[in-house]
Amino acid sequence: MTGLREKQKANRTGRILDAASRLFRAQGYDAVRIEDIAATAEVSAGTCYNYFSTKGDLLLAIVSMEVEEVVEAGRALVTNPPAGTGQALAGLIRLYYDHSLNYLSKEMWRKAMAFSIEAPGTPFSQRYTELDAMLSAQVCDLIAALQQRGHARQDLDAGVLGQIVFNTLNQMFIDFVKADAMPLADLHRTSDAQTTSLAALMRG
Amino acid sequence: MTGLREKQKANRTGRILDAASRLFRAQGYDAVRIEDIAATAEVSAGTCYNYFSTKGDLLLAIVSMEVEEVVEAGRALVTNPPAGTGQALAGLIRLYYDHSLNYLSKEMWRKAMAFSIEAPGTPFSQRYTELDAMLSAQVCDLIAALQQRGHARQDLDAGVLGQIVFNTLNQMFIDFVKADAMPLADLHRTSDAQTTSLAALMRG
DNA sequence: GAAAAGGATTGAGTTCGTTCATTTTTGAAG
DNA sequence: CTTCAAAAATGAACGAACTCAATCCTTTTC
Repeated sequence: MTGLREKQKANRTGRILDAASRLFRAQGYDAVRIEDIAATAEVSAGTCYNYFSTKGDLLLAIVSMEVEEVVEAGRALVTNPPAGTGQALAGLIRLYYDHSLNYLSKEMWRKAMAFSIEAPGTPFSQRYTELDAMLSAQVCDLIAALQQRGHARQDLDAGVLGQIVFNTLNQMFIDFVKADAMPLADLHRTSDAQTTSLAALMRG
Repeated sequence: MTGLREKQKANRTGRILDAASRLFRAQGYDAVRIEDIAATAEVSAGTCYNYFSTKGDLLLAIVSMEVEEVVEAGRALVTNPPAGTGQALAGLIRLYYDHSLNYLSKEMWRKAMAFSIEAPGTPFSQRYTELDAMLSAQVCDLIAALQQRGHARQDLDAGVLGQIVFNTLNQMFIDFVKADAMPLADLHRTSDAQTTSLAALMRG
């Protein structure tokens, strides 16, 4: 019977994630010390490092959970896309963007993206990169679906196009989180402009 | 007569930049302490903070100088582009990529990009963002030049297309510096594939 | 059930980026 | 030349992320 240790481990992981998530949101990533997280989770600082390799990786674990939700939500939209190239793409992108600030602040996004570039080898950095690839693949799938329905040129490579669209929306999102004062509406506006251009290109 | 103070300031700035640049390259960003830089530059640690707001900003100052060179080199190519859409674009991109590892290690690029996302408000972070915009504008200019020469469809918006191309090459560069083992040749290969696709799209 | 073995927790200690009160240097005024 | 004000340099002190040797719990073995 090897259950107690496992259960405690899962329980502690959950408590640490929960504590960090709430504290980061409430006080900001930089303002929160590992000791604060440890105290809230009722463990010691050292224990946090048994579960997460660095403070940044702990943040990426939280962000990854959020991105997982977005991937899940996107699946539905891709399997049953609204008609029209512009509509469909804009809808998927809006889904991504609108989820982004539900549980995470701009500061958290900045730190998370920064950390995933700076330390690409940590466990949750790799996970985050994977999830990004899934989002990119999702855009590709949507474009392929649009092609099948005759809403987009058939002769274009959906894989290449999808990556292009994803890169663009990703870069706009980076610009968005870099500008603390920029409201979500502005992101929508610039995104819609680019999306309609791309959609026009895709229709040929 | 207010010359000595200015001269010493410029001299110190140069010594700090030079020391940091050499040490970062030789030992890696993380391995170098501010005190090491200060000692090499023959100033105190505190003085480094009179000239650069943080260690990361000091790195971005160095990286920015490198990017400035690339912008300069790109100007020549854009004003006199080689014939053919694919050739021209590929040439400019190759110029960017090949300069990248001359004076900077992958680790330095990772840290620099991470810092510019994480702390977008510091002086050299803003400078770096500006320079990125210049590179993006350069790609736009090249595309516009190609359109004028009849090598690209006239009905496409060069500004939008340029940003798309820049986002794509930028993202590929991020993937490149994130993978320490990836050789420059691989970056060229993936880049060429995407570029030819995009060039085909641009020709219509 | 006792006890040995292995794993996990702990918190004091180390390191390094950053700050700031103090001291030193520079430029201008008398 | 002396004095004064302002600017810059200094390095000791601080704070927080991270490490690690010692300790404490589980699990397994007999």
